[in-house]
Amino acid sequence: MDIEYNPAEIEQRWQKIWNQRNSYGLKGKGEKKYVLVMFPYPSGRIHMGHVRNYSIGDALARFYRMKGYDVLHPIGWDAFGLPAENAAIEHGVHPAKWTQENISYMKSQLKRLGISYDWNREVDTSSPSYYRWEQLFFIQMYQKGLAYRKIGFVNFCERCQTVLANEQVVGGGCWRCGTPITKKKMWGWYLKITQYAEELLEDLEKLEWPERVKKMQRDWIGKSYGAKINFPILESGTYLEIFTTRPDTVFGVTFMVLAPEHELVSDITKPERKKEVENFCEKVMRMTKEERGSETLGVFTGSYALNPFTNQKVPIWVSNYVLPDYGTGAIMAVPAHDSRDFEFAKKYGIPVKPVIVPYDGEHDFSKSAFEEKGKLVNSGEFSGMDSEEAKRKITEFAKHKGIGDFAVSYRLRDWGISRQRYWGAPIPIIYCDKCGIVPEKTENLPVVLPPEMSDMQRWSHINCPYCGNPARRETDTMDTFVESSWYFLGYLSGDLSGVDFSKAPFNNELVRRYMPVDLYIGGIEHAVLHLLYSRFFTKVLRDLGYIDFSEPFVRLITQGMVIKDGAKMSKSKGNVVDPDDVIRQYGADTARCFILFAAPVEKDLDWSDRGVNGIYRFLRKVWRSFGTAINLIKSHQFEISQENLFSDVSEKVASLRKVYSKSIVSAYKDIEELGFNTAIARMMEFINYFEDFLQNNKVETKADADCIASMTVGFLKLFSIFAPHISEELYRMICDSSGYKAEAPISEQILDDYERLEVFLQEDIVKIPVQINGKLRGEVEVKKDADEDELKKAIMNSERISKYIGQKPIKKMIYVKNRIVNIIL
RNA sequence: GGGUAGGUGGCGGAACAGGUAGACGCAGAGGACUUAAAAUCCUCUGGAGGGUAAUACCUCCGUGCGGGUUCGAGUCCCGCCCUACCCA
Repeated sequence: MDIEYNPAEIEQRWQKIWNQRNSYGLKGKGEKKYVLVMFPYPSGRIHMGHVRNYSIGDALARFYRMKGYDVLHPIGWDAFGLPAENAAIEHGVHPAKWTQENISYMKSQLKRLGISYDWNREVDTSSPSYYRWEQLFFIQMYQKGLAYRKIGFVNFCERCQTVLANEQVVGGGCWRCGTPITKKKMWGWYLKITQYAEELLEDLEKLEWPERVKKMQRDWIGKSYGAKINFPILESGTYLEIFTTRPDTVFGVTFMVLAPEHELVSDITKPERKKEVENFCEKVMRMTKEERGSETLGVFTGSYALNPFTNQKVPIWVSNYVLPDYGTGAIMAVPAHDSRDFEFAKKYGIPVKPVIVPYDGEHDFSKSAFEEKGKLVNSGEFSGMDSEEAKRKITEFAKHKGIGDFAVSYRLRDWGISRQRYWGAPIPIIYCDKCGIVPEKTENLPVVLPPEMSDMQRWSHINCPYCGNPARRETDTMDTFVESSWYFLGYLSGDLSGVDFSKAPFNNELVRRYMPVDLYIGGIEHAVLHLLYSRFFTKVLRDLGYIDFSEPFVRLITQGMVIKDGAKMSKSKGNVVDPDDVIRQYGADTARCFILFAAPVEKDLDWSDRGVNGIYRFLRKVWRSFGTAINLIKSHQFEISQENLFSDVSEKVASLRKVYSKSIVSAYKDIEELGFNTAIARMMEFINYFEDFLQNNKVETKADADCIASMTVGFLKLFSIFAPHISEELYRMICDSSGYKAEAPISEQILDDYERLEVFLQEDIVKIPVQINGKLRGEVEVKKDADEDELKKAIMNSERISKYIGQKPIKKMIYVKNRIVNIIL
C-alpha cells in the first residue's frame, strides 16, 4: 500500500458516510453525556476561536461516545443581533437573508471540520418557531411579576442606538462596539433576576466551574452585609434611606450624598440652588461611565439631614461618585473612615470627624481616611467598643428605635431586556387605551416580526385582542441573551430523531434524560453575561413548572484565546488565520490536532504556521507507517481483536507492545483529564518508535501480525478522537487487507480497554537514580522492589558512583522504593 | 488599590502526590538520499568550563528575584518583582 495521504479526498468521503449512517444521532438508551459548546453568532465565517472551541468539544464528545455513552452533541445559531441590521443598512440586504446566508456558509465550514454534531438537532433562534416559546416564557414571567416595565436611567449606546444591560457595559463602553455609554431616561422591560440573587450566589457552590468564573459571578452579584438607616430631612417631613456596610462609623457622618439620579434630588433642592443642581445632574448623566469615575464633583442641595444618632445637622450634597444602582443610591458620608468621602470632604471643605481609632498606634486624619477596623471614640454610649461589635449594636439600636435595620445589599440589578432594534424577538406586549398594558394572547403567538424594518410603525398598529379597539404593539425586541438563555433546552425539543418546535419548547422526556449539560465548553468572556442569565432562566423555568433542576451546566470548561504574534486575532491587527485556508492546505484533521496539541485547553494558544506544518508531518508519518505496517502483515491473514495483544509474541514485538502500552495508556489517562496536548505527544512517541520498528524488522508469525494489527487499531480508535478522518481511512485499509470485515466505522465503535495494557508496564528491573548528598551521581539497576542492602551492593559495585563515597561512612540513606535513593555522607 | 491565573531552553510547552528538570513539537546546526529541489531519514541542540587526535567523558551553574523548610524544592512556606485577565 503506498497511496499518498490526501486529506481533501478522505475527509469529504468520511463526512458523507457519517452523515448517511447518522453516526452521531441520539441512541436514547444507556448512560448519557451532554457535551455542549457555546453556539455561534452567524457573523459570516468561522474563526479560529470557534475551531478551538469545537475541536475541544468534539474530542470530548467522541471520547465519551466511544466509551459507550449516549452523547448529545448539538449545534445551532444565536441568530438575532445587531450586525445583521448593520449589514442591512450598509448593503441593503435584509437581516434575515444576511443571517441565513451566513448560517449556510458557516454550516458548510463546520461540516468540513468533521465535528460529530447531530445535525438533526440544529436550532436557529431567529426562527419564529423558536422565539414563539420565548414569548410565551416572557408572558408567563410577566404574569408572575418576574417581567415588568419601568422608567429609569439606562445605559445607552449612541452608536448601536440601543439600551444595554449593566452586564453589557464593559469598561464603561458598549460590549459590542466599545462606544462609551451614556445615561438615558427611558421606559423599558426588565426581568427580575434580583429575586434570584441569593440562589444564584448559593448555587455556585454546587458547580464544577473554574474558580475564577465563580468568583466573577460572586462579585457581580456583590452581596454585602450592613444596615439601612433613615436620616430625617429637615423641613421636609420625609427621610433619606441609606445603606452602609459601616454602621459603626455613623457618629462620624458629616454630610450626605445623593446620586444625581436619586428621586429625591429635585424635591429637596432649595429653590436658590435649583439651577446649579439641575445643571450638575444633567452634566453628570451625560457623562460616560469612565468620565463619571474619573473626577469627584459635587453640589450642595441647600437641604440638611439630621443624624439620628448625634442629632447633628448635616448638609445633603449631590455627587457623581455615588452610584444610583448600588444600595439606595444615597450614602451617609464619613470622611474620616472612607477614602472617597475623605477626598470629597477635603475638596469642599467639609469637616472630618474621627470616630474610630486603631487598636494600637495613631492615625493622621488630616492626611487620609482610616478604613480599617478599630475602637470607637466620640460615639456616645458606643465609645470604647470594637468595630465589629459596634456594627451590630448600632444597627440593633436603630432597629429598636424604628429608624433602621440590618440589611443585605446586592450589586446585581434587574436585567433590562428592551432593545430598540428590529432584528430580535418581539416583546409580546400590547398597549391598549382600554385594557392597559396587556400581553398578547398565547394562542396568537408567535408575534412575528414585520417583514421589513421600515414597517415597524405600521406593524405596531393593531386591534387589541381583548377588546378589539385600536391598540399598539411594543416595538422593542428582546436582548439576544434571552435566546441564548435556554437554547440548550431547545436542542431537546422534538424527539430522538430531531428537533421540532411545533408543539413545545422542549420535550420533557428528553430534558429529563439529557439535562443538565455535563460539559459546557466556551470562552471566558461569557463568565458573567450568558452564564449568569442562563442560570437565572433555568431557575425561572423551574419555578414556572417546566423543569425540575436548578442549574443548567454542571461542569464548565473555559478555553483560552487563540492568539498570533502576541495578540488576539483581529482584522485590525491583520493577524487573522482563516480556518478555510488551513483546511484547504492541510485538512481538518491537521487543523484540529494542531489546535489541541499547541497548548493546554485553558491557556491561550499561540498560532504557529510552522507548528501546523509539524502536525501535518506527524499525520503523514502515521499514514506512512501504517501503510508499511499493512504491507508487513497482510500476508499473514491477521485478525483484529484486543485479545491478540495479550498472546505470546516475539521479543521485538513485545518491546514494541511495551512502548505502545506505555504511550497509549498515558494518552488515554491524559484525555480523561483534558490533557489533549500531552495525549497527542504520547501518541507521537509511539509513532516514532513504531516507524523505527517497521524499518528494522520483519513480521514472521501470525501472532506477531495479529498483535501489530490490533495495536494499530487500538491506536486508531484513540486517535480518532482528535483526527477522525485519517483514523477511519486507515482503519478501513487495515480491515480491507485482511479477512476481517469492519462492522462499523471506527467512530461508532467502543474504545479498547486500554487499562488492561498496564500489565506490560510491570518492570522486573528498575533503574534507580543515585544521589550523593543530594546531587545526582548516576543510576544503578536493581530488581524491582529491591531492599536497601541489595541497592547498597549495586551502588558499591558501580565504580562511577562509589568513587564519590570512597572511604567515608554513610550517615544516612533515604531510599524511596523503585524511585530514587539519596546517600548522605 | 483588590482579586485570580501565571513567570521553566531561541519558541510553544512537559514534569503523577516534594524524588533523574526540559517529554512532545517548532526553529537551528551537521549529515544521508537526489543531477537538483521538494519530501523523507539520521545525529546534535539549556548555559559555562574542562577533557580527548576525535568520540567518550568530567565539573559547575540553571525553572522571575531574595530567604526558609527538607536527605532532596520547578513543585511547600515567607517577602519582593513582573505579565495577563477580572473588579474598582
